Amino acid sequence: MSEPRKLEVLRAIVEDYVHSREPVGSKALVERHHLGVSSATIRNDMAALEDEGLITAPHTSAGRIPTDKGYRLFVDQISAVKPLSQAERRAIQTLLEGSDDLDDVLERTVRLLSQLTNQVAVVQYPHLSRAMVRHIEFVLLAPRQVLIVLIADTGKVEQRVIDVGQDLGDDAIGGLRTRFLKSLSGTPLSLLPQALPAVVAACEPSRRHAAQALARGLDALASSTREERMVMAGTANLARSNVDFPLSIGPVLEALEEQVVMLRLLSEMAEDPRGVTVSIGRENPYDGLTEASVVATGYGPGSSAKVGVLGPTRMDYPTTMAAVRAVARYLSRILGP
Amino acid sequence: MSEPRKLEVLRAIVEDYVHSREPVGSKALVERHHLGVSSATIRNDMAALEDEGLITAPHTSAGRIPTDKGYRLFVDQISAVKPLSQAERRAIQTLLEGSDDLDDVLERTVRLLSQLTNQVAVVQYPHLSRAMVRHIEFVLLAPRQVLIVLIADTGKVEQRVIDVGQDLGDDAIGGLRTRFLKSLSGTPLSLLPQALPAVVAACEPSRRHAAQALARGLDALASSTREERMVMAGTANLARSNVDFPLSIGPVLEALEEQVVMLRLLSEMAEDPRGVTVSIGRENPYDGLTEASVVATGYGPGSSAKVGVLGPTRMDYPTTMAAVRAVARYLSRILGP
DNA sequence: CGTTAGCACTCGTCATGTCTAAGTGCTAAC
DNA sequence: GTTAGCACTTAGACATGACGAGTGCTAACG
Repeated sequence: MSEPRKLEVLRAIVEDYVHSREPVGSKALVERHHLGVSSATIRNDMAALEDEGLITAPHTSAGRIPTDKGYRLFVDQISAVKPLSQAERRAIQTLLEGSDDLDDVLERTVRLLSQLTNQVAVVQYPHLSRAMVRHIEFVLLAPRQVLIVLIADTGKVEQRVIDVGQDLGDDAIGGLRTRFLKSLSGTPLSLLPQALPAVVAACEPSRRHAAQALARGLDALASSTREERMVMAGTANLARSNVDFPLSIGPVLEALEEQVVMLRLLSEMAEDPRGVTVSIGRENPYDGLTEASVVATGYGPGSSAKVGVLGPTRMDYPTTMAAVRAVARYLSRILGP
Repeated sequence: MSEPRKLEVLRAIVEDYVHSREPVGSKALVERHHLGVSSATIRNDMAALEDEGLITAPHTSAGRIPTDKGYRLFVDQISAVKPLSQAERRAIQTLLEGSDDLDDVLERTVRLLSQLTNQVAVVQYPHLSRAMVRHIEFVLLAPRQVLIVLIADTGKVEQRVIDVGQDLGDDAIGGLRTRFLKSLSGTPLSLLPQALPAVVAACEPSRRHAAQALARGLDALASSTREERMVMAGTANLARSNVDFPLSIGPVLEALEEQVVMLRLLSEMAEDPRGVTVSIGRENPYDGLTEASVVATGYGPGSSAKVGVLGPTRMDYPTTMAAVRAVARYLSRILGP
């Protein structure tokens, strides 16, 4: 019994099953793939694969389907990343060019990726850790209420309303604004927590309290951008692959709606040297996603932000991986160095 | 055959069917509701209701279920708006208080409403037509690229990056900013288009071109907030009521993802004097929603923005209507006068 | 020793048939 | 206008059996 052939059999099973959605038997295998042996031999191989936990039979006399572990082996060792078709490459290029607003780019990206893969696409907003303070604005909404706007040089804007705890006039808020802006302009967001106390200390004592509140607000803003947000598209594709989620797509939708879950999932996915990381079925930490797989990769500076696709474990991994990788590359290019 | 009793029968059918998901027959009706007549009489009434197109039988010997028209009559004439339970009122109050950031409020609102009704909740961002310019900021990202930030007094912030077509320095952009701000601060967003040309005209000729571009950008920002956006929650509830969408929830998810569709739908729903508008099944203009109903109402100043719930036609209208109405009221109160 | 052919055995699926409960529509009587 | 009674329709549940796909095992083969 040869090892290489066993792997070949596994590959064939995964491919056929992904294609047909039906358990695949030994006879069908030898017909569709020209392995030079008989079905009986394949049966022996399959029995071995089953012993190793790579495939399983839904019931006594049905074909075999891959287990999570089988998919894992397939992804890690067997599959070759498919190159995208020319049409797909062009689609990516045309769709993502001609727009420089970050929101807009990400929006288009998810739509494109979900169409390309026929699955749910997710894009995490880029980390701002490398971003720097471009501008800070304080706007008085009421005597004690201030709207803080933090603008990063990446074009990202965050705002929040806070209560400063003491009445302020336009002059006071203007003074504070100038002071904060002078000291912090150009500061990397990641260094904001260290830089803020000095600014507060330099303020006139009478405004110290407000300054403190503003500093807290800015800190929260900077870190809230670290908490990250995401955009999503293609949830309707879940419904079509209804069959693929034996239980129901409910839990999956819940996970997607609980953005926190998805964000944690994405950031926990370690970077793979081959460029695309895959998390399969029960490998997912979240209970609702035990029948789902996530294919993701980093993009942009430092590849810190993630872009990915979520679908049923029974998914066309090579194609999906290719699409994700390609989209991430274009995205990185567009978002600049 | 008495008219009032016929209506009573329709009411009973709707209520039972909503409750049980099963076609309801004449015998079950007389048992569960104490109409003082026999099942044979009810049968006559039901035949009449069927002739009028208010109910229908899925097959020869099954009970009846309401048609869209039947639900319509039920909603319009029969149902009484249920008061919310004390617990629900408290939930609304506690959940929506203690937050003044618009995004945050709306986010909480949809979650609450989706939990309250066990369906998909949708909230449209308030129109800014009545909002005024609180602040304008221009930030130079590159010599020709400017980030425009428009802050309204409602706390809403919109931003966009534009190309000004000529190189500008920090001084120039600062001067422009001051000029725009001076002239436009306090201007209602709706009047922005009229106010902008004057500002541009007042600029030094050398910066006229950039000013033009900035004005266009501001105009676009103000109107892009008019185009509206929406927040949504509870899509997972669709999966649970899977049974209620015979076809699939796919088209529904698509409609929800195509926010344009939902926004048009919401804004087309005329204001109902009773405070809540309902659009039932095939009444919906969008093909994917022929098996869905939308319950919506306006909120905020002028009741121009909409908040609503989407679910299967077979829905508990009285309760849903009550929840939507209550949430809209609290929302209006929180967002101020 | 790996490969193969053959065969008994296991199950899921499908078609078929039967039975039952639910429910209707109609008619005749009240 | 209401009711009782009855014949009729039908979906759904259940049992039955034939069929086919597929396996595992054993014995033979190179």
